[in-house]
Amino acid sequence: MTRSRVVNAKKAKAPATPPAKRPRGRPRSEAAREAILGATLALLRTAGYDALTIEGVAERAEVGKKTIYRHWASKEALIADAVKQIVSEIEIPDTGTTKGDLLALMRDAVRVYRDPENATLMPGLVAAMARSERIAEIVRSGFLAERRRAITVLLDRAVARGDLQSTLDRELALDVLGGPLFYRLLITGRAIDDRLARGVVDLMLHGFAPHSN
Amino acid sequence: MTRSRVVNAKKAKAPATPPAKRPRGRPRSEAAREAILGATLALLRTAGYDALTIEGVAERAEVGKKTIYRHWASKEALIADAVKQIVSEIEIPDTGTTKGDLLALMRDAVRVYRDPENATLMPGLVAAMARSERIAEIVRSGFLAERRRAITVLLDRAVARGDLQSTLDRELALDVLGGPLFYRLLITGRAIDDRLARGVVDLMLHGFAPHSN
Amino acid sequence: MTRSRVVNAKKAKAPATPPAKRPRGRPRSEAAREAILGATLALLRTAGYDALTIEGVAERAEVGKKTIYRHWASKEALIADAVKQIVSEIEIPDTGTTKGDLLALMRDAVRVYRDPENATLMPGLVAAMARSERIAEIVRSGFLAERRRAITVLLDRAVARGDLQSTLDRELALDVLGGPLFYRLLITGRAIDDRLARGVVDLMLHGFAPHSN
Amino acid sequence: MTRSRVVNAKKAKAPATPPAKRPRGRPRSEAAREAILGATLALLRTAGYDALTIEGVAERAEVGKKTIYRHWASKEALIADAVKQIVSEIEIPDTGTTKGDLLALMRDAVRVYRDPENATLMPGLVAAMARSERIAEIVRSGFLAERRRAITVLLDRAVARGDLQSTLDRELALDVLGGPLFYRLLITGRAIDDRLARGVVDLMLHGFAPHSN
DNA sequence: TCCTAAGCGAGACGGTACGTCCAGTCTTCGT
DNA sequence: ACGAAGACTGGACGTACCGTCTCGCTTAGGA
Repeated sequence: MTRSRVVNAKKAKAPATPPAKRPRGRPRSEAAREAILGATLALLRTAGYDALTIEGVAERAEVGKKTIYRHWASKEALIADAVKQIVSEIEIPDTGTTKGDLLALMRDAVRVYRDPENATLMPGLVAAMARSERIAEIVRSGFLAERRRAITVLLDRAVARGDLQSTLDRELALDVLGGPLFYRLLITGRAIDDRLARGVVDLMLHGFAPHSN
Repeated sequence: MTRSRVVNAKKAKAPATPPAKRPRGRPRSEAAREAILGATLALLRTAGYDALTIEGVAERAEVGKKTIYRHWASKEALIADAVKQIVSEIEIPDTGTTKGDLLALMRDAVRVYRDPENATLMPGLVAAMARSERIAEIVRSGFLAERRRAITVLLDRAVARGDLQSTLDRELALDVLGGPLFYRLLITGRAIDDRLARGVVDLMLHGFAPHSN
Repeated sequence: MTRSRVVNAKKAKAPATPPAKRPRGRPRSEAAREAILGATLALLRTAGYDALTIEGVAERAEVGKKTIYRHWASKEALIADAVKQIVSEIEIPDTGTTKGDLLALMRDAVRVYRDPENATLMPGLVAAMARSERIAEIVRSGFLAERRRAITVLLDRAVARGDLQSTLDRELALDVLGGPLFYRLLITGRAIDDRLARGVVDLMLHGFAPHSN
Repeated sequence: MTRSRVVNAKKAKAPATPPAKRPRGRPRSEAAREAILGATLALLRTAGYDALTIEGVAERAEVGKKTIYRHWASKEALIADAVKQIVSEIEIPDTGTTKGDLLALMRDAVRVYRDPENATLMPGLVAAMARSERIAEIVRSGFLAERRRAITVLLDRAVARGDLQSTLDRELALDVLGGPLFYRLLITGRAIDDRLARGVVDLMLHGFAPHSN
């Protein structure tokens, strides 16, 4: 089954040091970095974007403010980086049919954005995007790029199968698959559910079906 | 031609309480109220949501801070009220054809959200929605309700004409018409143009065409 | 026995201007005036000079702020007027001996400034004098002038009796009788008691005794 | 000649706590402290007590308001500390005669309190004392304690010489030397001059002369 | 008897300062 | 040679009063 997993963006970076190794004279920079990102995410989720203060992060992470600013240039950069931590790594579905593939993809997205934890995070994230092109770019390349890539593969496959028009406007297709979901999430506040997933997929298949019907 | 007009939301001030409602003391200044709302909007448009400070509003409106807090309980409430001032009143297009009607509607929306003045305002507004359910509600009932109404009329007309399915999911149709536009505006940052309008309308007409086509 | 009494300074309200001075409109309310003065004194005594706000007076007196400013030009003027209300009217003692007279006078003063009610009032009053020459003048002519007069009479009598030098520096004698008391009250904070009264009187009698003693 | 000098009250910073008292983090800036005290004194002298605002001090000292509140708990505490800066360090006169000594001391006091700069400061200071026991205490221990010490020495010397009674009430003597001066400064507003100094000293010498005259 | 001017309680007005909170920077000490 | 702790400047926050300005309502004298 198709799965998006919330993964820790931590790179392999040091799987070592389980056997009681006290870093006497050496910095524990990576530990601080992770504590800060963790505290940032935790506060974003519990208190919301507005209540997120650098001082709060520093206190929760048991870290000096300067250490935060040593790693990130601004509050925005920190948030941007923290958000990267919850990138959805999208597995490209392969169910054998175009409809099955698209439905799997949409259902996965529905699942992600229904998760209360992400639902709490998203509005703040959008606020951050609204005020920082930098964060916007990070979200786009982090949150969305994977999804774009997956959709593109699916669309190519669908066109190859003759299920969709060869002249398909990829950009529009992306917006139609993603737009309604975010529209509900951010603007209308209506339910994000399976009915939405099915509706969008059906619309795609019918609306972008090859002309020579 | 279809037009959205910025209208003043000032209303008849509640005719609902006839029984003896005379507050004592000097009445609140409508002039101050308007100056504050005007300053708020001006600053929202020029400087953005983050740069909007109560002190800035007070200075620009030549008003004491206390007066602002006397009229509105919070910054959010002020912004919410200011936003009410720029409700779009949507005229329902009637071109004779379903495609013409939908295209007129979408093109109007494209025009509105391409307007640099609104483009500057919108991200801040979304940020405000993200952090205040109150503002979100106002935006939904103000900005969007008119649009919903217009779309509903058009869809009914299209179904009556036999251009769309009678079983059409209205909610989905609304999201498909609006979602891609906001998705580009808030998330992907891609161009909002006539191509988008045409693409969405064509998709609707093909994808929601009656089954026995 | 010698007595200082707190008297109401209310006077006959100037019968001096009979020639055609009748202001039009509603006359100013004497009740309001008295309520304001009463509230002012009460607040001065309980809360102190700093906690005395015009708004507080208005609330306590159940009066509009404008009414206060209609009667007095400033906060200082109000306080000045309120202070007039508690003028000490000093009775000149006549015990038959200079020592008895001076002692009676000093003991009366000691009694007055030990009274907790006056003790609460005085520091604020001094604060008011410190910042308003107007109030200072009122205090001087109200609180102190009576006392000066009494002392002058006693000194004259003492000189006539031959108990004090005929070349006595009256001004200095006044300061010596009053200074130590206020010095303790305002600066050193030490006890104002009978020992002080006796000490000062003895000092006077010995220090200002006729030279050919 | 006897001199009072304005000295910096900076002290050895409490040698009383030897057991390991090193606070973590950046230590408080002595430069900021001094800038704040300097600005406070300057404003006290030029603008007066009432015109002294924390914001004004912060601006003049080029310091954040928070820094002021970090160093002093209140406006009063700040003023109290600022006043300490102009402590008069009294040199004990030694002219060879009791009269010469006392006269030197009184003339020094007269000189200090005639100085227009101090005269401007004093009323505000008294106002501050009136409203804050804390300030009162600081003034007593700063402004006055030195003076008390000097007077005590002089009185002891005078008693030893047989110029004053051995049973002299020291407390009363202190009040008689200081009271008239402050009485004029704060209450009667009369001139503080050499005549006052001479009068008080003569009174002391005669009034407190040994009994067996 | 009505008219009209001024005073009344109430409270909003433009301002100034308050004392607090964070942002982002800088400084010290301990490990 | 870091890193925690925390002080630094700066600026907005929301509150308290200042002295002024309406409101709708007395309260009186003069028309």
